Amino acid sequence: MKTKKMAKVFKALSNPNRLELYLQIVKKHETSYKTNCGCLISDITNSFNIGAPTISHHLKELTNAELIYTERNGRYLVARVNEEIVNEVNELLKLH
Amino acid sequence: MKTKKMAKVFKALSNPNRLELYLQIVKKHETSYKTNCGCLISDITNSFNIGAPTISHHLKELTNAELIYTERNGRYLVARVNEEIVNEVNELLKLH
DNA sequence: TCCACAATTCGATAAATATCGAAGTGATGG
DNA sequence: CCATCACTTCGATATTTATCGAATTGTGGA
Repeated sequence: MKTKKMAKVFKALSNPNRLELYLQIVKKHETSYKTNCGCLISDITNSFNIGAPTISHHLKELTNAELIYTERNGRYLVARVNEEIVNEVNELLKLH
Repeated sequence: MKTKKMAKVFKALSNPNRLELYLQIVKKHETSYKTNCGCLISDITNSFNIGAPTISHHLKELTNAELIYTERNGRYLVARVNEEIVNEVNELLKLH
């Protein structure tokens, strides 16, 4: 069911810290568009006042909702936005 | 803070039943556009398999997130979409 | 090889949430 | 004015969730 999947996406964005995290990823995603280098999580982690385990948990939620996907790059983790699902959400919320 | 307000909106949409409820309201909102008669909650209540108290609770959440506003019309409750905030959400999620 | 660092997993806890049934409120039609 | 209908409030409960600190894993540099 589509509604359930979408509800999951919204749940992923429903925590202020997690939303902020997502927005940071989007921002990096956009500025690094040319270089295609994605978003280093360690950079973000330091700018949040929540612990690494919590960040890790939030990333898993975002990934689980398919809003982002992550990729290991050596020691580091890189996050990218799943544009497709974001467009689906926009479609769902669009008013006619 | 804007992020907090937006997170609240997403939380309001994060429960499958509540999201469905919201979508129904939007749908009725759109089809009754000409007549401007809004959405009768009692119509919706009957098409859901959750109890009236729960519907009431969900409506309060949606209202609290400012996604909708409600208005009493005699015995009945009418719900309308707050287009302004929905547009704000769309703006936030838009990818550039 | 070992250390330091990035991230994850684990276990715990306090807080929030979805849902229910029962009782309450307030308007309407008979 | 009373019964009914639409909705709300209350109190309870089971589940989910955000967050933490401690311990663990895995990678790369010295």
